[in-house]
Amino acid sequence: MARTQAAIDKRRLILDAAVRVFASQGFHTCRVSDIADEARVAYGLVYHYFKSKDEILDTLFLERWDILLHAISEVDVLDIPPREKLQAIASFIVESYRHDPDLMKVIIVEVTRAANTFGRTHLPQIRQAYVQIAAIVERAQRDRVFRNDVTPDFAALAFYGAVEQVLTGWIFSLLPVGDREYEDAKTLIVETICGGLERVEG
Amino acid sequence: MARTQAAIDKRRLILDAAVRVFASQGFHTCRVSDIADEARVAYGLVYHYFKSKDEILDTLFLERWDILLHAISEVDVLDIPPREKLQAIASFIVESYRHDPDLMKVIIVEVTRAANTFGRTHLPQIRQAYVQIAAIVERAQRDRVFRNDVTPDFAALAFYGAVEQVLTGWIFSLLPVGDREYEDAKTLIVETICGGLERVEG
DNA sequence: CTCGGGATTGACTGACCAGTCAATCTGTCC
DNA sequence: GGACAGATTGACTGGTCAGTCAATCCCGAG
Repeated sequence: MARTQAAIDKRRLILDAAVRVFASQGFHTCRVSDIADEARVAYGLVYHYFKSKDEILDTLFLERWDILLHAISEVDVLDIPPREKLQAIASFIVESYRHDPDLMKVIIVEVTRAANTFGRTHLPQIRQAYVQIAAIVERAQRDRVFRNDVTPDFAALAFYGAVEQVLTGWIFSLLPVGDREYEDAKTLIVETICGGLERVEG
Repeated sequence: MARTQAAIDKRRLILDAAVRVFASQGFHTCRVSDIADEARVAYGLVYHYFKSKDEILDTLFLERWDILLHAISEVDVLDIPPREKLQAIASFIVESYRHDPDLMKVIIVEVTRAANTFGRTHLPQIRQAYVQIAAIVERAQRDRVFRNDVTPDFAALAFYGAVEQVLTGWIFSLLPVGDREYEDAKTLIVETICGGLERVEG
């Protein structure tokens, strides 16, 4: 068991090193030897734990996306207003970024937004998130809390698109970063999408 | 002059072929010889007109993005309500996609959303679009038409993010495509961002 | 007609790097 | 203590392609 544990740790070591390398150099630009070096491990060991370079990124993405999908599911069954559900989802994603910006950068830049390469491979997983968000919107429409002239699919895309664009803004320094900004963002994203930018008279 | 004209045409021929190849295979996946074949031109001729493979994509992006920036500028000086300005911008982008989906796919997938590779190179250009949209929002806030608790930068990102996500939805068949859908999208994006998803009582 | 220069050709090269593999090490179990 | 299995090593290979270049073509000017 101690042996197996050591193996799991090495595997994790490589995954963590890969996150750092992918985040700083990009998946396509880096070499597998960069990952091995970063993990302080021999080149060949990477191939002992992973079938290919791709499999490393796949693993990182699937691990994390699974957690996201579970989080959305849990939010969905809570008995709170739809706006608060969306707020909880936005908060979860923002917290994920605060907790591990490199990992979120890799997932967004190399998978979610890389629709032509890894994004295509994982389209079903990514779509699943949209579907779950759309379900929340649909329920809100049935309960007459949300207007029903915007289709749920469309609303889900707009909501997720706004969240992802804000993270991208942080990742590439288009937007100021900091604890205050993270907290504000959680509210502002939902305010924008649910409440709208226009002032309401009265 | 006839000679020069022919050269311009060949250059255009190669650019157009590149759009088709990039759109169907992706920039990184395709070979320069694929572009030459698609253009029915010898391999070496591509390097007669372009310094590198990168320069082809750069040219395609800059050509088109320049048109977008000009379009936003023109909308900005019109004397119409802010919602209509945003609507005009959304319409312009949607029309660009309707007119040449392959080109817009390439620009979005390979540049705008490829923040780690070409997106980084063209960050200033991309940012310029956000800045111009943010200026529209800022003016709307000063005129007390938009609420002022959402920063203009943030609003611009959310708006652009929603538009881009919808295009991405079309590109990867996450959203139904068609003339009707394009027309609806122009309104719905703006409705969502300006009006908000929530029903307004009264 | 012929000469000059841009247009066009495609074979070739040099670099790069993912993935392989045979050798070596190390902890564990009997 | 020895022998087995998994862990670890890093040199090497095979394939891929971006970019080069010397040769050829062809048009227009004089």
